[in-house]
Parts: sequence; C-alpha cells; structure tokens
Amino acid sequence: MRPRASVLHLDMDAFFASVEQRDKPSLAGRAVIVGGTGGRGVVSTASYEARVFGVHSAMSSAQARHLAPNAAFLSGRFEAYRESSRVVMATLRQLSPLVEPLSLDEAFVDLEQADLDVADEEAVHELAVWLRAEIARRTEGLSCSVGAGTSKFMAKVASELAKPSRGHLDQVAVIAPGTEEDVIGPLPARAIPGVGPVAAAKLDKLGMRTVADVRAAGPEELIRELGQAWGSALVNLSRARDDRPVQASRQAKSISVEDTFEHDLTDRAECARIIERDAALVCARLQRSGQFARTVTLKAKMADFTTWTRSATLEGATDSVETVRRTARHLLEGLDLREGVRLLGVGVSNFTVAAQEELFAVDETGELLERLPAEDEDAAVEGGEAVSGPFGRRASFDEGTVRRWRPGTDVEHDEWGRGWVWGSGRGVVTVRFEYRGSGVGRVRSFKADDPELRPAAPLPLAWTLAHPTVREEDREVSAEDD
DNA sequence: TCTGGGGTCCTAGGACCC
DNA sequence: TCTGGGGTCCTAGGACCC
Repeated sequence: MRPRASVLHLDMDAFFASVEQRDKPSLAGRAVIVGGTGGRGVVSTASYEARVFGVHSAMSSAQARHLAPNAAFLSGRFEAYRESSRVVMATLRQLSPLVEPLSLDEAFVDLEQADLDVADEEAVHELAVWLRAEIARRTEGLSCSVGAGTSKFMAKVASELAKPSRGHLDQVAVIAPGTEEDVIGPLPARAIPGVGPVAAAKLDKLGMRTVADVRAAGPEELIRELGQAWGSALVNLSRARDDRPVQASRQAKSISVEDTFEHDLTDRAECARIIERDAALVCARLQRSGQFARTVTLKAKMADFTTWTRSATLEGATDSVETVRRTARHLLEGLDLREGVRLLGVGVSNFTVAAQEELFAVDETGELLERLPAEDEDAAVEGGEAVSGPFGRRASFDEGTVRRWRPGTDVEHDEWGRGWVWGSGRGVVTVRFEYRGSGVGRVRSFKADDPELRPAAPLPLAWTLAHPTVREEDREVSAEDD
C-alpha cells in the first residue's frame, strides 16, 4: 500500500451499449443490449435503461429478452469499440507513461509517474474531473467513472463507488489514505479481487459475508479453509494491503479461437472442419504477432457443461497452419462425441520469440549441423481458405443472411446513404438510415442480396482523424492483444 | 430463461533427470 | 538391493476477470 492515492482506475460506463447509443440516434435513452443474439448468446453489456429491467452482463440473451422484450438487441461492432478504446488509452497515456489496460474499457494508471502532486488529494480529484471531460469530448459523448486510491484494489473500489447509481455527482471518487479499512469493511466479500462465486460461497458457509467478516476471521482459519497461498492473500486484501504494481501491457501468453454452436455437434467430420478453420484463424493471429508456439490445445465444452481439454507440446515452435491443424485434429481423436459438444476451440501457447527449432538439427555441443527442409506451408494455407463458415457446407441461405447482416452492423446504401441493420431474416434486411450526429432516421427493408446495400466501416471519430500518429502507434500495440 | 469468448493464474500429479 | 530429494517440464482441470 502506498502512502498516497496515486493509483487511478478508469471504467467506461456501459461501454459497448453507450457506443451504440452514441452512434445510433434512435437508441439514445432506450434499453440497449449488446451481446450474442443467437439462441445461446449471453449479454455482454446492457445500457442503464436495460438494467432497470434486471438485465446485466453474463446473463443469457434468452433471459434478457424475457425481461426486456422491447430492448434493442445488437451483436456488437468491435472495430468501433476499439477505436474509442484507443482514444481513451491515448488520453490516459498523456497523464502518465505507466498505463495498464485491463480490457477495452478499463485501465489502471500509476500517478507516481504523472506531472502532479499526488499527495494533494484535491489535485488528484481535479485531474480525474478533467480526464472525464476530455474523454467525453474526444469520444464524442462517452462517459466513464474514475477512482483513485493507495492501491489497485482501492482505486477499483473507488471507481465502482463513483458509478452513476452511487450518488457521487461528478462520478469521481478518491479514497483518502488511512480510511481504506473503513471503506471496504461493509462491502460484500465478492469485492475482494480474486473472490468469485466459488470462494464467496465457501466464505458464506463460514459465516463471512462482508470484507469486515473476512478481516475478523483469524489467518489460521482462512489458511486452513482456503490453502496457504490464497488464505494469506485474503488476510492481506481484507486489511486493504495490496502492493500489486501497475504494469504496462504485457505480451500475450496464449491465443485462442472458440465457438459455441446453436445445436450440439456429434459429427466428427463436422468437428474436424470447424477445428481446421479455427486453427487457420489462430495461426493468422499468431503470424501477425510475429511469434511461434510450441503447445497446441483443443478445448471442448460438453452438453453437460463440463470442459475437456487436451494439449500437445511440439519439439519445436511453429506458426504453420498445417502443423497446428494436424495437431488439433489428432487431439480430436481422443474426444468422445456421443453426448454432444456445444463448444469447440483451438489455442496455442508456450511462445518463443522467433526460433523455429524444428527446422534445425543440433548436436550435443549446440553446434548447428544442417538445415532441414521446411514443409510446404503455402499449399496448406490455401487449403484452409476453402473451408467455409462454422457450420460447414450445411449453412443455409438464411444462416448466411443472418451472418452478413447482423443486428447493429453499419451499412451503406447507394441511394439512402449510411445506416445500420435493424434486423434480418428470410432473405430480407431492415435498415435504419441514421448515424452519429444525424437526426433519428427512417426504416426501410431490402432484399438481402440487394447490390445497392453493403456493409460499411464505422464512422471514424474526429479526434482519430486529427491524430493519425496516435492511431498508428496504438494499432501496433493493439495488434498484440488482438 | 439456460448459461460467450478472450484471456490469466494456480494446483496437483506424473515423467524424467541428477 | 533398496531408497532419497530436488528441479524441470508437461498435462488437465478449474477459478477468476472483463
């Protein structure tokens, strides 16, 4: 714990939903739900208007539809979210070189590195107020909550306390040094980082519901019930002792692609096609990152929700589609498909910087003996592009329509201009012709194959256009965690 | 109403080597 | 002939985070 409130936490408010409301004038002030729109989708973000109905993230979309049948259900535009996120992170880096993004919409900032007297709480508060205003201006209207405290834990608690529902008028909260234990004491044990549903249930059984309850328990009891490492960590966190440093974004340690299917799969050939496509997607990202992986993992989630993973570590690191594909296909042989599989995924990990060890033979002294011939990878990549869609050849015309015209997608029509997909199905697409800054637009329907209608890129922010340097720098950074 | 996709970290056991 | 302990690497599963 630091002697002063020099850790800042920023959390965008209902980020994805707010971007949609900003870019779609007819949705301003309305219940908006961003997430999976299929039968097995879950809610990623609900706007505050939707939360009134009890909708929240991680809830199944089916349940959300039941609770808020009149909400707008959108499948998400990650390009648009990423652009606003880049603007937010660039603004934070203006405060301090030490910024740790946690996701597109959250970050820690170490203010010890900032040009500011961090011992002056009022100055920290004013900085946060300026930050909110600047982000709202640069993102053309997005709102965020900002908290500061003597550690990551406290900064995060502070930004949570600063959320619109909590009554802090300016959405900024600073937890004063010395008051930490009093502030976190009444909070539920779940507020402690690392305490999830399982640990919370365990603590609840022991009669510990609040952070103060956990603090009151002896270290012996916590260590006995939760193990040495986790037990003693909990003792410290409940006393607001947290010395985790703010760390600039680290290199990714794994890359994976997975999908959940509308219906459980039992057909091995179909699973194989999906795995091959996922392997190609994973390798494309691996190659873009300039790394090589030694371990390939195949993951499945069964109909009963248990997960199954099998992995294989190769002699040498690779970024070859054919090698990853062959390995994943081999792992698939060990999977029992009889009960049905709801999710399949392929991942790579165990990265090395560059050396493709499998290309070399080395003797005991480490001398390079000879270079062995590489596989014909180009042919393998081409073979991969031939595989179509997650449902293989069974994708019907309508499934294709749904995939291309997902609700919320930006489109452009030769005659009617810019708009977004309101809904689609049965070969018809309905579009509302409006965009950020326009008035509320009109709705029109088209045939799904209308040549005058096409998907469009999101409308860029003025700030992005005016700061191409920042945009390019951030592109490179985001290519890593892509 | 029925549970996503992208990750990180931890644990525990077994193989293998010295 | 019997019995070690430590270290490293790998695998599988699971909790947790956003």
